[in-house]
Amino acid sequence: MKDTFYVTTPIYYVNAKPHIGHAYTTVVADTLTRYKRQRGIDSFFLTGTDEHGINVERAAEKRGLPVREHVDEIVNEFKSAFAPLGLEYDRWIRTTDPHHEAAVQKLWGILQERGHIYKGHYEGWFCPNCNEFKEVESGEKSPMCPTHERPLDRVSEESYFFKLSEFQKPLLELYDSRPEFVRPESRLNEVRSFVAGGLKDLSISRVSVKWGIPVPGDPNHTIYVWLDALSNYITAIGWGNDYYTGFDKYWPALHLIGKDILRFHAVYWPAFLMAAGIELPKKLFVHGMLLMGGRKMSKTLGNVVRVGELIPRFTPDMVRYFMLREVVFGLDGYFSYEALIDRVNSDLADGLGNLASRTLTMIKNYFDGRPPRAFEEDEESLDVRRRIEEAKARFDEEFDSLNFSRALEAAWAGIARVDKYITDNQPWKLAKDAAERGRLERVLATAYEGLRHLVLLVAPALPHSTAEIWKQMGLRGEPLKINPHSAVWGEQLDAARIENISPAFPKLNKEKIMQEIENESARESEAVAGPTGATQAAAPPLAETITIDDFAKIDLRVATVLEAERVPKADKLLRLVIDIGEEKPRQILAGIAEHYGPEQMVGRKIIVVANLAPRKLRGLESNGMLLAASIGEEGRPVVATFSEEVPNGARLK
RNA sequence: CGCGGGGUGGAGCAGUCUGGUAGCUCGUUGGGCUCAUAACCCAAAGGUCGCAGGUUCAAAUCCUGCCCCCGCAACCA
Repeated sequence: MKDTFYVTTPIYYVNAKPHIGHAYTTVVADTLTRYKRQRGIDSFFLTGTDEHGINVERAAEKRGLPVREHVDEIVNEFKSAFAPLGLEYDRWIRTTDPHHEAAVQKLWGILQERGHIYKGHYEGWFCPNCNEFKEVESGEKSPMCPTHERPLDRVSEESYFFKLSEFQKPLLELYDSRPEFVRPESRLNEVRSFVAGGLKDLSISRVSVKWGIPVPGDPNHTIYVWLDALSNYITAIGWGNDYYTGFDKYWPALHLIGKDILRFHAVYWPAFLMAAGIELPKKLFVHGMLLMGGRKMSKTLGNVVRVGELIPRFTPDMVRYFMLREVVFGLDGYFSYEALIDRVNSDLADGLGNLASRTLTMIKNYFDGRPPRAFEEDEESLDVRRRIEEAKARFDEEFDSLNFSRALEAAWAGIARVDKYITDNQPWKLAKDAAERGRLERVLATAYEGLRHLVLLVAPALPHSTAEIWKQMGLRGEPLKINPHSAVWGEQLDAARIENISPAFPKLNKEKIMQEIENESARESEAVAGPTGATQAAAPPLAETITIDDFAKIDLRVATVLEAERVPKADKLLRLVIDIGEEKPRQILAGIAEHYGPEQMVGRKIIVVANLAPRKLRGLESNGMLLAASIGEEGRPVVATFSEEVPNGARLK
């Protein structure tokens, strides 16, 4: 067992702008690193950006910028978004870094030498618009691109493959022999059942992608982005290159990852490493997602919260504390401004901040700012001391298992104990009686000492404000450089006079802030919405030009809905029986059930593609297609109809 | 029977593996205190632990069946 510590965050894909989800993992990694360092453990904290791939190439093209310039810009955005949170990573790896690229090629060479790579053909459904292979249901005969709603092409492309199938057994053995490898346990089970279900060889090169690392000896191919990206964890500390250092010292790593990238890290990555004969990571810890308003943050939903929105209003430590305390690490967490403000006010302002404030004020007033140190313990002060020691022990225990919320709970139990001690002993009364001087000294010395130990304890989570409180306490040095467990209760201190006391955590005005946020978002949505108030969705690109003959092939008819009902076990499907001017009514299916109830459809005039080949859906036959507009990225349907009377069966042209 | 997560005082959650007086935070009510950032301390009210059976001396916890909610998948001719 090495006595060093190495933690990584995922490297962030430069196609998205940084939001608090990105910041979340990085805050956790940062806090962990500070915690380990405070306890004297040589630690390394890696984060960075994943910059290759077709999507990046295309985004740059769209902006009319050279790819290099485009990614440089976004990397800077990430860095400056993280900077205010005080995230002190040791290295920011970029997959476009030449040392990384060379090392990945070296890794490829090793895999090839050891016989884990072969050349074959990758067959798949390809969308020429996306310029991308799409995952398609196996039974599907003529699949459509979900984004472009156009037929996909069956394309076969030359590709290198990694013999992943050979690693099914070793991987299952890994999960069995090292159940700690993936945490929490539910994630391990997920991975295990995935692998047990069988592994296919993995295509690890593309010819259609230019922006990537060339395959050694075959520059038409570029290396699959995940092989490229995952390797960052070792190349960034000098594996396969002489530029960086630390591999021998720090590897293996603790990888912090989100549940969305579990498979890559728990299956592909260990398989690559085993194949190359490199030691496996120490552990993968899978955390949940930060949800906004109960939903995953996404641009389409407009519920993305960016770090930049938080920082002017909240201090970095407030945001850090919220992320660590409110979210049970490993489960999904909910972000809301209200919860953030409540947390900050009750725990930081009223809790830690107020304890510091009341203790220091009394020392300033009753002892001329010189913290009393000579005290004889009585039963009560001894109990305080014991509780603080208990809090310290529990804090470490929980922290080592990455239960940050529980660790902080333990520290806050210590704060509550000191608060109670102060109230019970009423030092403000003792101060009025000269005969009680000794007792007063003991009470404030105990409170001060408790505060000192607690500040040391929570410093990794609250690096800025604990340093501030430390200074106000008249103490020298930095709390992060002092191991809480080597701090001795009642030891000699070189403390200066307490002079300037100011709240480390100003209390937040909830009503005011909520109002401001509301105003801001109202202004924003006004800016987005057009003059009519309707959202101006960019119209999708026009389809290929066709001739009138092409159009004539499509037989559009007017029809009336006679019956309508939901299709069981299908969220979107409505079964309609329609009168299309034929002898017998016909049955069609329409994917509109999320927005139209059956009762809304009965009796309605609709337009139908009448000569479409019948198709079975969910066991029912559909003999035509209802026409509807498709609104927005979600494709919300609006059924087409007439405003004048039209007989059933009339043809549209 | 597609996969998974969940249903515990007003809100948010822990406890469920390893049965044994139902716990935490916030909120509410009453009281104390006035050193402190209208803060802190004490007390109280409030729960048939989704429903119904079963096992057991004993079930939030174990077993069986059912209901409801949330993701994902499927469904969009």
